[in-house]
Parts: sequence; C-alpha cells; structure tokens
Amino acid sequence: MAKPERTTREGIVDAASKLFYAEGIRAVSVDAVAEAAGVTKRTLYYHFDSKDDLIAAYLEGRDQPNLSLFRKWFEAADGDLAAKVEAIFVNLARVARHPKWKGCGFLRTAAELANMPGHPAIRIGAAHKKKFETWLAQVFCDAGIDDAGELARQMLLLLDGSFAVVLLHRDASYMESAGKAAAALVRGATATS
Amino acid sequence: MAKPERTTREGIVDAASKLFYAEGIRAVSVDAVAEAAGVTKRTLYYHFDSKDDLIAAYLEGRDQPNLSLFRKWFEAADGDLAAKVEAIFVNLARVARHPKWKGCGFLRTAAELANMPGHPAIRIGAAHKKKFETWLAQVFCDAGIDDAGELARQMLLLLDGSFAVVLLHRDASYMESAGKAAAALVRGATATS
DNA sequence: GTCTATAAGCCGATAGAC
DNA sequence: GTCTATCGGCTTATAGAC
Repeated sequence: MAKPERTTREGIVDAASKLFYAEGIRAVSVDAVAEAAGVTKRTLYYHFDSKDDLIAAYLEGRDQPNLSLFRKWFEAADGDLAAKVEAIFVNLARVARHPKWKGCGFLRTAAELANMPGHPAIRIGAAHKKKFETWLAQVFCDAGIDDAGELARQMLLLLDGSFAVVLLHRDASYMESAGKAAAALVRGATATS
Repeated sequence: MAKPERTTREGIVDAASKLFYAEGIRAVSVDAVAEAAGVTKRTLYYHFDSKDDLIAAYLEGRDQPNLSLFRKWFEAADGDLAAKVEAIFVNLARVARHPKWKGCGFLRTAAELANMPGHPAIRIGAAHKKKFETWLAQVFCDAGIDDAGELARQMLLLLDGSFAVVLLHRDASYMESAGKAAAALVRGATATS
C-alpha cells in the first residue's frame, strides 16, 4: 500500500505521454522517450514489450483524468441541463487556447494508426469515448429525456468534431459554436419529452 | 490543350495519394511511393522538392473532387433544406462502410502533423474545409436563414465529428446520428428566421 | 533492474552518368 | 528526365555483463 515514490515505469509513461502528445506517435522514437525519462533503452524494454505497448500505456493513463475533468466542468456549472453541457465546451475552448494544446490524444492516435484497426491503443481510445457517452446518456436519462442515447451520441459528435476542427483551423471559437449547438439540441430534446 | 496521357508527376501523386490515405503520412516512405509509381526515387525527387511537397500535392488533388461530391449529394437529394443537408451525412455513411474507408485525409494529416502547425498540407486542409463551410453558409443565406455562418460552422463540426468518431469506433451509424442532429439544427434555424 | 554496445535494416535526400 | 548507386543518420529491438 505504501508506495509514494514514483516508479521507473511511471516515469517512462510520463515522458512518453508528454512526447507522444506533443509530437505524435510515429514522430517520437523509443530512444527519445528513454532519454526524456532518464533511463536507457534497455530499461525501457524491460518494462514494456514494444513501442505499441508503450503507446497503449500512454492512452491508458489519460483515460480517467480526462473523464474526471469533463465531469467536474459539468457539475461545477450553473444553470439548466443545456447550460451544464455547454459549460464543457466553454471550458474546453479555454484549454484549447493554450499554445501547447494539440487536440485530443485519443483521436490523434486513432488517426495515426488508422491502418492498424485492432491496435490496443485504438481500443483504449474507443473505450474512453464510450465511457463518456454512456455517462452523458445516463445524465440525460435521469433528466427524463426520451432517446437519451441518441442525444448523447450527438454530443460526442460535436465534442470530437470540435477537437478535429479546432486542431485544423487553430480557432478555439469553434468549440463555443459546438457548445451552442449542443445546448440547442439538449433544449430541443427537453421540450419534447 | 491536347495532353491526354498521364504525366509522370500525376502517376507519382496518384501512388502517393493511395498510400498516404491507406497507411498514413509518416508510415509511408518515399521509397514506397516511388516503387508504387513505377519510378525511381531520383525521378520522384526531380518532380518534388521533398516529402513534405509530395504530401501537399496529395491533399491538393483531393480538394476539388471532395467538394464536388458533397455538392452533388446535396443537390441530388429530395425534400426541404434540412433533408438535403442530412443527405450528405447519409451518403457519407454509405461510403464509410466500405472496408477501405479510413476517415478524412485532411483531418488525419492535420492530426499527424499537429507538431508542425504551419505545414503546407495543413493550410491546404484548412482551406478545403473553409471552402465547404463558405458554400454551406451561402446556401443557408440564400434560404433566408439568420446567422447562416454560425449554422454552417455547426454543420462542419458535425461533419468532422462524424469522420473522427466513425474512424475510432468503426461504426458508420454515427454519421446517421450526425445527419439527424444537423437536420434538427437546420429546422430550428429555419423556424426562427 | 539497469547498464553498454550493437544488430540489421530503413529513412529522406543526393551525386553523377546518360 | 530518368537511371544506378550511395550517403550519413536514425529506427525498433536485442545480447550479455553486473
């Protein structure tokens, strides 16, 4: 239970996470990760079977923190359900304006590994997005919305759309447009249920 | 005017286009493109300054054909404005179910080159998406919709969101959900204008 | 568990002949 | 304009000592 010191493995995942997100998966070599982590390549290969294994660990480590952040933004927002959903997009726009922001690591990895459909990292990304969608569907269902699942899917489309569009145009105001669209769809679903 | 035979350069761009889309930019070597085009690497470097130059040519060649296709789907559809917009998503879902479909080449390239913000290929991708957005905004404006620009932005968010989500989950039904959301937003904007 | 050293091959790009 | 041949460097991954 008492294990406060950061393990070698954690340090490697940390270094990999920063580099993969900043530069892209295939642009970063195993050498670069090992050097950034302050270990030799041989040590890295002691802790991970392959680079693919390391990529999977990178995304695994971002799963829960990302989900928690979205939930926090939703819960901290004032107003009705539509306003709380919109708050996620507004907060995301703020984050996206940071110069180091480079889109969604899960989506970028899926795009880069599109030629390897069954890759573990893609499965982790798909599961991550599904968790968020399921949480939203439950929130909508609790609010008494008909077809809460379909509305949750539409929110994911707007969310991931804003990641893609903002990365391309480098214009975070698209996230605020996505938030407005999301709020309009939630209000439309609330009215008819 | 009379130039029916395919030039060497066109053959190289063709081969690059197929490989880059199928495998990803960084996963494909210049050697592989040259071999697929049936020329030597030296010939390739006679026609293109660098691999980056070749990447730009790949996306440049997809710009107009893609735009034409979207416009064709819109114009061929029956029904009101919302139905015609939704038709784009329905047609896209059909295409996305083809096993060789691997998302949007423009978005995947932007994701892969996220660490090179000013890359020519990213500029081409951004311009491509902007052209589509501008065309949609004009269509909405002609239909008498208030804030046609904002609605067009929302359509782009849903479109690019569906590219990203369907690539991740390999479930083209998300495109039909995006189409429903798009139609609902168009109807909402039509009603209030 | 971490090290030094290296395998075996691929990378983008170029030299110089014809 | 297209060829053969090759550069120097980087790639993932491994061998074997301690």
